[in-house]
Amino acid sequence: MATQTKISRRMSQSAVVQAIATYGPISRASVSKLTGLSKQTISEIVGNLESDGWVRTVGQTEGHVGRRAVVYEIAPDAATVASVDLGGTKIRVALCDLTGRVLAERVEPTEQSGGRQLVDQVARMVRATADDPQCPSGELKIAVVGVPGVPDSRTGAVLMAPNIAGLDQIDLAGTLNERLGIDILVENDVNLAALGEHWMDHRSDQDDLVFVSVGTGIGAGIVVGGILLRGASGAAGEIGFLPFGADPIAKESHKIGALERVTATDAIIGEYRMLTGKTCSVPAIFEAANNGDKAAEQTLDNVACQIARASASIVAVLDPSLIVMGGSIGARDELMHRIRRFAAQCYPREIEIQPSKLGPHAALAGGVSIALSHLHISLFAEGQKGAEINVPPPALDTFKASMS
Amino acid sequence: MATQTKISRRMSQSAVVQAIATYGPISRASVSKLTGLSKQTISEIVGNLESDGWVRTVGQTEGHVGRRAVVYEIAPDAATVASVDLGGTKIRVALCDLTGRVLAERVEPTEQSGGRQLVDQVARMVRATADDPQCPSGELKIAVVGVPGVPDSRTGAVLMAPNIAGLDQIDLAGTLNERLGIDILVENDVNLAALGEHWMDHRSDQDDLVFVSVGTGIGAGIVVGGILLRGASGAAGEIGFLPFGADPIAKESHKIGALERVTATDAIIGEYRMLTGKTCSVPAIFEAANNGDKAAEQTLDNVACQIARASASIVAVLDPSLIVMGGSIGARDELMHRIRRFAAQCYPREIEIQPSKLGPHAALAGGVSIALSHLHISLFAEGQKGAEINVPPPALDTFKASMS
DNA sequence: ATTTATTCGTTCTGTTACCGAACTAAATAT
DNA sequence: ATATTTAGTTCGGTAACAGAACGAATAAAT
Repeated sequence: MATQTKISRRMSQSAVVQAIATYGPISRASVSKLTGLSKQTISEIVGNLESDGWVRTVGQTEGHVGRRAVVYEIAPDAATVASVDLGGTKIRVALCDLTGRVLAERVEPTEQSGGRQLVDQVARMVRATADDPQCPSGELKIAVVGVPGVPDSRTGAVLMAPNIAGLDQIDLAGTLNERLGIDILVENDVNLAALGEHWMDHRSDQDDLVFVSVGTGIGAGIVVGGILLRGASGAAGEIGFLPFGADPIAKESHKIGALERVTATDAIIGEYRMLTGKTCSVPAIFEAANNGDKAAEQTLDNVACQIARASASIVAVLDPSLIVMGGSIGARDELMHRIRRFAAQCYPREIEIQPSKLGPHAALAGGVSIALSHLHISLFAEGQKGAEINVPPPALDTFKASMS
Repeated sequence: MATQTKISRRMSQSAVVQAIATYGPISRASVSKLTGLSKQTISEIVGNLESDGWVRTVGQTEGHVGRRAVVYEIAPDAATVASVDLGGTKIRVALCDLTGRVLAERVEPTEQSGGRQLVDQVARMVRATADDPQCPSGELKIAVVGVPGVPDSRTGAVLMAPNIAGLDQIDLAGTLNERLGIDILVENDVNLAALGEHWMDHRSDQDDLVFVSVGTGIGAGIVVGGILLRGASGAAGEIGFLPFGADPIAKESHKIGALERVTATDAIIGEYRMLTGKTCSVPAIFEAANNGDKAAEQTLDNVACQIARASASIVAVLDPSLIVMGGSIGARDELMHRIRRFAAQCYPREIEIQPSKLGPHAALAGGVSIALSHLHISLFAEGQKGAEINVPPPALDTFKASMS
């Protein structure tokens, strides 16, 4: 890998890597046809990639007239990437190879003292996962950390993260970079979940997707044109502030958001308590609704109606091809079918609403997708605009089976 | 302009054109510094561009030590583009040179019989404007047509356009292409207005903008990452269907949209009639409000409150850097200050809301911007991904002064 | 007035990337 | 055994680009 190759070699190298990653195992002659580059150029480029360890031969073509061809694929063990899901109660780390296959995973309770000790824990977990002797792997090149807050790109701090302590004064990416000596990217976890669902669903850049997470709060991650939509002040997807549900003018709605006041955990518990005088957990309320409890059903109807309006609002503004429901509450079947029913009532066309396919692993998958994307672009395109590489995802069931 | 130059020459040529278009008049030595390309390469490329007629010399540098340099700029008369605003009552055509300066403009009443006769009228107007002997100009290369409906990219037809007749069975772009022998692009007029405001405001790709048009209807054009956001079914920006204002479940709201039922022309007239028993035109209602008529003020308050909620919804989903109000109703000052007041009440952060700077010419400006963008990309980048060229806009006051 | 410094622009030479044409190599079809 | 097909390599040539050097044209210093 030269220090700074010419534009033309960067573009053609990217095209070759894209063809091998997408269609591998594949012969050089086929790559030549796919990319439009000459056979001799392909042989030159693939030869370089092979001697550098990025691709490997895996056999020969069979079943056709003419000479057998040597076929190449991306060498999975050429490098590894890490994805971290930093939550209020747990930290998950997944280590993946160059093709997105999960090599190792690790879960620990979150260090509650927060701050530097929390950062130390993350660094230690990533290092331990990468160095696991039970799992020989390529060199770790990059890690993506998902956080339940808003990363401040100027300072590196994580803001508005009530679930984790002490990261609002620490440059998380910078510190981890020093500790681990690799590239670090920090991103909001709902945004990563949106990317994860988009990637694992093989969606193209034209298939915009919105991931709506409903749990202790409500928020959305938005993928437009294949990339995250963040907004002017990082507030894209803050649908808790849509002006309906509770009164948007009320003081409380300026703090928490009108919609969030009527759709998240506390709202469900409060709504049920108002109807029954009893205080129950959200799972108990869902259970009661399944058992025919009228108040519980009413509660879920009210919540679903507001989420349906949020969905209609998202569609009226964005018209995405899919809305994915996730979060501890959002993807529950009892809620999903109510949301669909109410959405059909308040929007004149059908809104495609599906539950998350990745469940609690969506953010990890999103982290893997952008880690691989950044790594490929860094290695083969060398940052060249117009030479971006789309890394195909691993099989969904294989990915999920690798998670505890 | 060779038929198919190499990638490297396309990228460097685009970089050179971008530098000259952005900073011209400029010397070759300065272009070399800006682009990082060697002086000899710059001389080669600029020499080609000059002999092909795309750039011209306009004098020499002055006021510095060392040799005088020859300075180059884009040759304005090298080509022209046309922008058409096809409305229900009027058709406007603007002819612009390669730098966006308006050379000629033409307005005619819309041919009410619609269909092929309407298409003929457009073709005739474009041809007449381009061939005006009072205005010698470069060869017309491309035209953009803004329509008050939804262009169907598969069939070329214009759908959902109640104001203009007979275009739902005609391939508008295809027919105009045959008639005029140039490239034709068709786009929704509100979308073009959004692009026009974005372009003339020198906004960068990171400055997302939403243009909200309120007139006989309400709708939005959305510019994200410097390009139009259309959505999966072309319904992005259909904010008339936001689920508040009127009851979104009502049958009428499925046809017209809950928000549109309470914010557009008919709604204002109907609201005022309900309060007073009198039927007045919208201008008369605005006049009455200015004269202290309580019912008129109440009417405007109600409308503004709903538009403010729409603005809050847009911000909760997209977080754009600016919302531009346009349309015959949307940009009125009486309404604007009310919208801002109500927006501040129902959204916890400040929403940047400004009136349209281009007024009724926004769609024409948007058409010019994408015509120039497409032309530059076609001529100099030859469609090469990564080599896109941002054409700087002409001065706003000059542009507007050129319009009748 | 002359010399020195600065900046612009051209010429010369060499490298990289790429490809058409031709040819060799390895398989199936006739 | 020969012809056809497909993969892969070799040879020679072009396009694009840049380092180095140098001539050209100016202002500033002597």
